[in-house]
Amino acid sequence: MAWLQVKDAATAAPGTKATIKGWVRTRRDSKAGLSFIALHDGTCFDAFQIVAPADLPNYESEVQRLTSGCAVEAEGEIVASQGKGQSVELKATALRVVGWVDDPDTYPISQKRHTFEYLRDVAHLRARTNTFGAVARVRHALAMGVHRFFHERGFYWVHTPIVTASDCEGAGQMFRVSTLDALNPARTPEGGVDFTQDFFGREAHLTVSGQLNVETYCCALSRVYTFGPTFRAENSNTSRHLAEFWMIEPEIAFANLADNADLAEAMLKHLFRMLLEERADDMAFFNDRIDNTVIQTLEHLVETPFERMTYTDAVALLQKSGETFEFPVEWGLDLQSEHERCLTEKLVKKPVVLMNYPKDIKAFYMRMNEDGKTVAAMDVLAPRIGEIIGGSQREERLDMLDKRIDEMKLPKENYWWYRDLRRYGTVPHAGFGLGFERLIQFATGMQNIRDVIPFPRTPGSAEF
RNA sequence: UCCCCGAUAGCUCAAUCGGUAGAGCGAGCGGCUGUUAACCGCUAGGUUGUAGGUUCGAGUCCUACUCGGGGAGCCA
Repeated sequence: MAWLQVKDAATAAPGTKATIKGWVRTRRDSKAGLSFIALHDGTCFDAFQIVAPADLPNYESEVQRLTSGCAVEAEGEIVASQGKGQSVELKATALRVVGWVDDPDTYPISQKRHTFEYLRDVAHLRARTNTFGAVARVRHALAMGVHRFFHERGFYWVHTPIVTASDCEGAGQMFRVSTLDALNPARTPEGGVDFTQDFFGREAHLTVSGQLNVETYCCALSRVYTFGPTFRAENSNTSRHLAEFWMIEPEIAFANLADNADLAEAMLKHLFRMLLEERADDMAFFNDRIDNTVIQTLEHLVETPFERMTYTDAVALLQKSGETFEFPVEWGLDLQSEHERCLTEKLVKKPVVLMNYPKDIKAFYMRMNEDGKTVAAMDVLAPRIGEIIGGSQREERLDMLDKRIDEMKLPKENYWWYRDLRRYGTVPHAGFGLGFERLIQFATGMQNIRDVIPFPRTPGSAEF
């Protein structure tokens, strides 16, 4: 007998003989001589109704003892449903219990609503809930969408290293990777830790960005991207930060900042259009139970051109908005969360691409503009979650790059291979970084980033 | 890391002026019903986050710590 997944069973023709396998969500008994079992197998949002008649040989001994979480295989025939809520159901001729819940009273995912905070403590079982099943499917759909988008446009996926020996971006705290004895490490004559004795012969860390590495492949394969785990040892305790997260970083050669912004906009539109189509079931749930504006927001984003604005214009717009802010708005200062939210949620009411920031608040590798005051940086700001994309055109002129490295007092020798790119066939290029979990947050309306990754790693928390 | 708030039954919460612990859901048992957030009845379930302190007496007041939430910083 054919094994039908729930997503296919839901549209199967009455009369089809099938086996359905999954986990029990609920069981309801009827004295009319049957039990209704809602079975889910993760292949779609809805569970599938199994009707188990009382004449099954194990009806009293097993069927009536089924509880949430039990794994079962039901064999029978797809029939038109007599009840409301589903068009077809499986009338079981046999039902086998594959795995019992040994003590229903202790099963953490009981048949009631749970808070997300509670479910984080049972992350090994939370994927069985409506919400986390939906998040997992959306996460997958977006990941596949990213690869499809780039593949169709001739980009190559480059696997940049997880372990790195250079603190290239200077982007915050890094996790050290070491095999030295932490209690009694090898020492230099001066008493410091002797990293030449360490595994890599030097101090090594987990990557905070694949950008500098991927630039090398960009300057050979023209269009590339990274998509992998990224690590920040920042002591960030917010609903938007993880110590381990996934980042997407495209890099395009023979391209400037405008090309970069076009790419970012095209990518986001592609992803959300695809998501609304492919995961309509899960998106309907998010819109219904999590945030009743998500679908409208995504549709609007897909249809509307992003606003483009220079940093200078944004500062002016905020200053004359009449809004009162806790932090000052002044040219040369970085925009605060409240300013970004005001721009996207009140003044413009859609994603905004801010471009050309003052050089002093941006990284060394960003290309200096003609004015000598700003660099070709861009941030894509989204309503509610703020910065979703950060990127720039890279400084391709060696003399300008060196000047910036010196100004920021960075150790030039560490960037020898990055500088080589500017010596051997340099070319204008640009790229950006997209936080994958923030993308999922935006797409689903989920408030806390810890609920859009299977096993979140945050300060003081690495269970599971 | 900083500011604010919170922690009581398996889960979500209540408990008046400091006076000795309560509900809903879940679970177990029974009833009813082509049910679908099912419904009705009964039962079990507690070292009130941890460690101190004040008091005749602390879930309640004080201190420290741990964990969680909201906001901020850092950023994606």
